[in-house]
Amino acid sequence: MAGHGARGRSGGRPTLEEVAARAGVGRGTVSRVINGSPRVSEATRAAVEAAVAELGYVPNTAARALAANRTDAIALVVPEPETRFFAEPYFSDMLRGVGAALADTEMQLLLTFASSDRKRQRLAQYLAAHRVDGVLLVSVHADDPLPDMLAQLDIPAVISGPRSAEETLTSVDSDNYGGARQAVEHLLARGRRRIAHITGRLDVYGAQRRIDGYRDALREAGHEVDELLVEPGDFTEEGGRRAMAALLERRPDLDAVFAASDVTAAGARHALREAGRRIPGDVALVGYDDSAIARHMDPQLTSVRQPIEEMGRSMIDLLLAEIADRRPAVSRALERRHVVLPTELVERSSS
Amino acid sequence: MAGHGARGRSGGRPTLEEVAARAGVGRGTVSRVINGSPRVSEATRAAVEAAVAELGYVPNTAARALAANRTDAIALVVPEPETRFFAEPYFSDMLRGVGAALADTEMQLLLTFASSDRKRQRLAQYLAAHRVDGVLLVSVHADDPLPDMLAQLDIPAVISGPRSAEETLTSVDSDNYGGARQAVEHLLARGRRRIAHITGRLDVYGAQRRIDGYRDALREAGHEVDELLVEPGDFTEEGGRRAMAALLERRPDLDAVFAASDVTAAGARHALREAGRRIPGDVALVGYDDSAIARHMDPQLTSVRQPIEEMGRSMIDLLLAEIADRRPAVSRALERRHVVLPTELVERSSS
DNA sequence: AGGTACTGTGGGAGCGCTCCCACAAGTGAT
DNA sequence: ATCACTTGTGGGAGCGCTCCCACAGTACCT
Repeated sequence: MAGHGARGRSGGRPTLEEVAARAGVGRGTVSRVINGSPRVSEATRAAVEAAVAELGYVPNTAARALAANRTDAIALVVPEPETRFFAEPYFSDMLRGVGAALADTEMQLLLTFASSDRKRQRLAQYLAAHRVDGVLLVSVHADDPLPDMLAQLDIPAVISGPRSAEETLTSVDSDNYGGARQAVEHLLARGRRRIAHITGRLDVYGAQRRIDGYRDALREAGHEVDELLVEPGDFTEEGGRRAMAALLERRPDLDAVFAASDVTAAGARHALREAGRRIPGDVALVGYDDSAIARHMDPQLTSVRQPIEEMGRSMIDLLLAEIADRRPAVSRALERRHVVLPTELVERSSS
Repeated sequence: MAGHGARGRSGGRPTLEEVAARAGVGRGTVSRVINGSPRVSEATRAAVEAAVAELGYVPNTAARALAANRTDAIALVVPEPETRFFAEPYFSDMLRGVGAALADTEMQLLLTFASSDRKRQRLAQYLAAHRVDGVLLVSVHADDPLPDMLAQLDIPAVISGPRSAEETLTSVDSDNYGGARQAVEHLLARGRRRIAHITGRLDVYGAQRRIDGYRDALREAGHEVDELLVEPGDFTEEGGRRAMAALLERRPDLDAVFAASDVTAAGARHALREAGRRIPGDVALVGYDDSAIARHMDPQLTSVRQPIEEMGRSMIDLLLAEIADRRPAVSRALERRHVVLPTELVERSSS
């Protein structure tokens, strides 16, 4: 019956105004204290902080967002189907790094998938509505319009894998080229000579860089690159299986495989088993990502570790910096940054 | 030098007011159209919609949140360390279901970890700030204060695994009891008699229900329950390994193991291997979750499938319903709902 | 005719904050 | 004493929306 009055008059959460009254100061001063402005005397600050504590005041985010035109939220945009997002540990690790870096901040993380067209549509709306202060783009394909859209809307963004060598967005990446070289050099050092490569999706720049690393490592060791030993995959298990089967058909005498991802390697392993090849006896296998799969595989998989968690952290750092020092677009192009983090080969029993 | 005027005067995004002017109607009418109110004539609606399209109008979320006191966002709260969140496919699947259900909505998803005390603190702030309209709680332990906090703040919430049989929050769960029974009955049907159980964390209600199912299945089949065959685990691989070692020590003659999770089963597998037991020859193994691990294990793991994705969907449905029909707290206790979804045994070669 | 009800509409008030101008008070140079 | 800053502070205006009251118009009773 009661029915409670209209829109939570008093009795609801305390407002800035109430804190101000309690502390015996003006609204502006409380706002300054809340936002850590230096232009407040010690005594006043203490008084306000006491009032805040007593009242259990928490600023209203919506009001702040409206008045200040910022949201204190960033979005992690994944242009892949959710399925892949979770299937590949890459994303989880990334998310972990992002989460860790964000924990020191007031920023909230929005997780957004842009897989279907409808979702993309809605994403565009969110971005247009400036519902977030910045965007983290993960695993974007070369032809994706998303980055340009962000640029147009003038929303700070950081991309995890640059789309090309001329990436215009701030980017963070691991050393795909170097990682691939490490893998191939390792196989060469183990005495393997006919080393195949199952690539990642060819429209992913990182996959291209891994191919480059693979080729250069072979060449610099004085070997010719046999293009029949290179088979395109797509980072999936099924793709790895298919590619491996194709390779075995073409080059039955191959003695090693460098797969562009652990998941791909898992697929390759199946195909190798079916073909009766032993690992690493007949064929050595090296993956990429050093994910949980690598440790669970039988035999355990040698793999190239990317510091993905660190990449997540880096992305946040860069994004927050971009958000912090928004300035005329003109001068910004000059300070684009591209961070590349080193990889590491984790040797296990598959090679 | 330009400097652009003050706070994005005009030239920025169009506002409600501008749409109204363009359509030749009042602000209220535009608002009604935007929010799908039925009290608008067809002609007016069309005019407004045209204006919206022409101007590319997108409502300002912050303003709406401030005025209407809602956020159109919900939080998925995970009181586990991020590590576990990603290690266990349970969460990924859940998140997928949640994402899918949310895709039909205007709601945004916030992913929040409440692992450390500091994060909990911040989470409490968010909730207090009513930054979300509702909360999804995943895998909460029996003694967690979070649910009560939510109740106190009067924030709609749905919990994934009820904390006890008397759960007060709306909950969604899979049939842990039934799933465990399926597993044990399957092992019995396969002729196994000394069936061990590695439990989950004992402070998780679902783990208790699985133990109940295990016991009842044995009893109803006319077997006594040998408590030495029950060893507590904690859903982790390491826990599974330890538990398995303990079981082998106590009951070297056991011929089957029902593990409370696939990850646990993976640990058990290692311990069994080390002890020289063959799977399923010497010991049959059944897991729980039917995660990717189950398919990748060698031998492939028989496992109880929970419709986790569906659970995610259900949670969203229930939560949205709760958010939609907010009403005096008194009358609400009566309509709490507890959804339980069926499990399914997926037979593979480990049993 | 006058009442009563409903439909569609305009626009004031107000959500809780930030921004910024105004101004008091203090400090030092002239 | 005057001017010119600097420092700390109060409070008006306004962010873009929703809510709701007021009211014109129409329809259907008495």
